[in-house]
Amino acid sequence: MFALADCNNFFVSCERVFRPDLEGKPVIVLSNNDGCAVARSNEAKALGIKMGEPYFKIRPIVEQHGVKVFSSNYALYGDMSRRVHAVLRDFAPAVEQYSIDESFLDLRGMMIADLDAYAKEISASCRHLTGIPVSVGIAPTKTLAKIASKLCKKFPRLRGGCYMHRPQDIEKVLCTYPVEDVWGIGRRSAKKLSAMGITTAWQFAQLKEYEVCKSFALPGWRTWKELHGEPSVDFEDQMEPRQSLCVSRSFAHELTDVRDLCAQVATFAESAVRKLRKQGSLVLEMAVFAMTNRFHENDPQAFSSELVVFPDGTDDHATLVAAASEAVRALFDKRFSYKKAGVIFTRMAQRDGFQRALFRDAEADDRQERLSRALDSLASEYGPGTVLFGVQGDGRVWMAQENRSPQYTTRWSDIPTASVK
DNA sequence: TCTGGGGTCCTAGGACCC
DNA sequence: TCTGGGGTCCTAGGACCC
Repeated sequence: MFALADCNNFFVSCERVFRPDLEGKPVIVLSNNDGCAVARSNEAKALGIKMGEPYFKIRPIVEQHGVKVFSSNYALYGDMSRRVHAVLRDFAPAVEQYSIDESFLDLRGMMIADLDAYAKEISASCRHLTGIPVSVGIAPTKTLAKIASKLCKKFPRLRGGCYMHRPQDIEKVLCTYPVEDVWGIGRRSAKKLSAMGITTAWQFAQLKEYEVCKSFALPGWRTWKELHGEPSVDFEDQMEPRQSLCVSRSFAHELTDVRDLCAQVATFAESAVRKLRKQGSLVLEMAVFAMTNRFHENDPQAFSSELVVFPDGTDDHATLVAAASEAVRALFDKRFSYKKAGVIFTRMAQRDGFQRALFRDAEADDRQERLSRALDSLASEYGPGTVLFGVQGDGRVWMAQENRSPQYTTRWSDIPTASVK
């Protein structure tokens, strides 16, 4: 059996832990730059606010019903996520953190007499120890566990825990479960299925195995088997190092000065290097991109990018910050106004065991490494942006964040921001 | 010009996830 | 006026190898 623990309306719940007065009231959390709604309390959902809806479109509802609005506070959400995960680790020998608000628990080999009670106990512990409400579904496969956890949200009398295993129960649930809500069935497949007259998970499960293979290939076949109770998605409890890494942001205002764009992108690169070094990797290839505002259809549009290669690999702050700002100078075109930019490390390798060039200047490398280590420790001790490269300007990223809550549980966030109205 | 039977690696694009 | 920011896996086709 597998369990899925899913935090309810996670970002909203994080805000409510420190604002208990907002319990029972409509609350939403916005994406970066206060762009669109990415988390909604049940009360906000009931008002018809949709996931991903732009803020300016829902503003009338917000004002009419006094919806409490928060800018996103990822430092807070990341920290609360760690706390929930720490609680979950006490309930199973192996836990896979699947996303910021979801974890799978591997219950195979555990002797638990009453799994339904166990699910409810996990949920109650998370609530008690972190303040976050969590829905826990237990089922024979990960895909079914996700469905079971959804039932907890729909039926409060389940008290946050649901064990779904008897075939007749699974059939009953799948018969009313929309196929597009099944984990692994995305928009495209749902559309294809709908054209075939298939709208429920149960109808999908009734397809012939060869038909599923033919029309939906390997991923579809796995989902089909999972719905039949046959585990087909691996349990991945040990974190592999990332294969790619991206730091990008939209800006509060469009940028037209190359120095401004350089400063922002240099700060993205600096943040990316800290992430890279934390996982012990080197970059072999970096893409730097900048783009115009795609919603301003009448303005001239551009998506420019520059690829920089490091055949010998690097994890050096100065090298990458300099390369990123040079790339910006190369791609910048004064005819355009840039709304969004970022750096992507598109090829990476583990530092340990990486074969470096034979004739490199080892002494210079060593000096650079000591500088990078000093920058790492300054950032972790005093916060990112304490010490900057000149090209970074004041080291702040220009974002609109009118309603960010305090950093209740951490000292700082990953990228310092300059709030712009 | 035609001719066999294997392989690997890389890339772009699609589909999916949160 | 105002529209987020990350990731992974799979597949097909091309280029190349013997």
